Amino acid sequence: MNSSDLEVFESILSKNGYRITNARKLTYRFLNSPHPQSINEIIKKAEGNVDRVSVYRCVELFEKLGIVNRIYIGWKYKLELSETFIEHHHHMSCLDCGKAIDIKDTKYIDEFINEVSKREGFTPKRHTFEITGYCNNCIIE
Amino acid sequence: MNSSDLEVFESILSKNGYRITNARKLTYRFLNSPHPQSINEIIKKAEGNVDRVSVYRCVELFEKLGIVNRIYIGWKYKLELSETFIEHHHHMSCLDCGKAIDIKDTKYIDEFINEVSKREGFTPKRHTFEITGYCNNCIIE
DNA sequence: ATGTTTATTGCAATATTGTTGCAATAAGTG
DNA sequence: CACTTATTGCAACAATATTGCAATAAACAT
Repeated sequence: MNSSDLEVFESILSKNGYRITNARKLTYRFLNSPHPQSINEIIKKAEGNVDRVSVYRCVELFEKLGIVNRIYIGWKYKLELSETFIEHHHHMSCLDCGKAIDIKDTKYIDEFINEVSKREGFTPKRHTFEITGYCNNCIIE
Repeated sequence: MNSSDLEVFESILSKNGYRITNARKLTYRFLNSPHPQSINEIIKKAEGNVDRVSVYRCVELFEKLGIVNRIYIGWKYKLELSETFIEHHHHMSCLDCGKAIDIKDTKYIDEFINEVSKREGFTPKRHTFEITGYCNNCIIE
């Protein structure tokens, strides 16, 4: 019997000594989307149920616990559940329509990170890799 | 006879129909550093000579013209002159001391971008690739 | 050099985004 | 069920970014 993602989420909180609260459960739920979410999208969904400040605090905690990743698309960051919940991947984002195409083939990137880190005695923790440009619908020949 | 970087900078402005102004020249000068600069570092250097708002407007224009790139280190962005002025590279940034190690070997990344873009019919314009972690001085065994 | 045109600047005001302190509340524990 | 204390929501604040507009100065023609 597989434990659901929600159970995994709650167990991460518990194991680290944090309480399972309504604000945290809702913030997790609003983050749980096929597309990366901006903090304001989360705040909007939370309106009336979770305060702005609490959303910020939840997201901060989730980052610390490795539950969400911050990804930069263009100028702004968006939030996405981490590899614990969804397959590790990157994005190609269209500067025109905003569509984000997932890049699931991350082998090369991961190998390159290991190689270059070893060379410099660096211990990698996180990485960002985002391509921006134009998707096949939006490109002007 | 090689034209200097400043001349290249000014010709980019001219060619695109923008005027060569004091605010733009100074903002360019303050950006011209071996390390990525935060917008507030630029604004601080500009104090008394270029208004905050103008710095924002110059940076916005420079991004549009491909003169500067925005790179994300941890949570905040910094600004760095583009490949037109300095060699294309990426960074490994230490989460503890903030040191940024340049990654000049970008062949793999560039090839990967071309390959995956072709596969999806995507036309890449920009990309970000940043590793964060701990440098050899700051890592705790 | 000088005048003309109009992009650009600086200022003030405003909007957006993120943070802090603290009393009230509710999650976890026995 | 009661106790302890992490967590929340509110209000205030701080930091970051944007807009409108009159004053200024860059580019161009004369």
